[in-house]
Amino acid sequence: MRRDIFQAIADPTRRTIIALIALQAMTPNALAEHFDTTRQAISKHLKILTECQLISQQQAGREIYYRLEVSKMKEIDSWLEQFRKIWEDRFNELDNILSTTKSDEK
Amino acid sequence: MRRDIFQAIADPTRRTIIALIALQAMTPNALAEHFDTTRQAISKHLKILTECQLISQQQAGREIYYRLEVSKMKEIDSWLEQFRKIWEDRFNELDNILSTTKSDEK
DNA sequence: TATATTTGAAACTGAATGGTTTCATAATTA
DNA sequence: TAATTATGAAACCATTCAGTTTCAAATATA
Repeated sequence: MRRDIFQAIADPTRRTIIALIALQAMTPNALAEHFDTTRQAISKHLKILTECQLISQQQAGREIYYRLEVSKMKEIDSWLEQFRKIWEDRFNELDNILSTTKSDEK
Repeated sequence: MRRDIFQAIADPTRRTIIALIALQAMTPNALAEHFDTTRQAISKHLKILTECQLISQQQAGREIYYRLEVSKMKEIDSWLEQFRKIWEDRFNELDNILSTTKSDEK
């Protein structure tokens, strides 16, 4: 049971759930209507998303509203940061990394 | 066999591979030295990364240099774009999404 | 209070995943 | 040419994963 954000967003259903509740908090039942799977399957996805803190819940009577933890989404953004440097700084000269690596001349 | 970028970066070994070749193109053997697994396991990861075009290869004699396809990495960035709007625009007023959703008044 | 509704948990299942060992191929090097 | 080196592919295995069906609990409604 790994269970980090990257594993969480690997599943397309979970990515859709994330996109849906990003717009507004939703209950499991309401979410399930957007999919072909059972409500229980959605419930399991919500559990996984909760475990890695990508979403949080708020009880309202017998309903539970799930909403996105935007701050956690930023962790993906942070991981991308290291590559953003590359695709910005080295964008033009990138194609010859291989040759410089191999010969190591300069 | 799904095989999209999100599934590709779900595995921690693959994320490390990506980080390594982001700095400089590398051969499977050179990469394998950074891990506790066999060279063949790394080879399989490289195959997956290649299939979703996150990396590309360039033959040099009997060696094969793998390098990161930075452009493909940007697709993750693009996906994050929709949430970036939220965490920038709605950052301060976000906490009451639930209540506005439920009553739908306003 | 009896019934509906909303939800999560448990047990099970088939498919996918990540790893290993073994083997084949192609390019160097002795 | 023979041996070594770099690599990918195939067969196999244990574990994880996403889904289902069934069940229990808690809240709301008649």
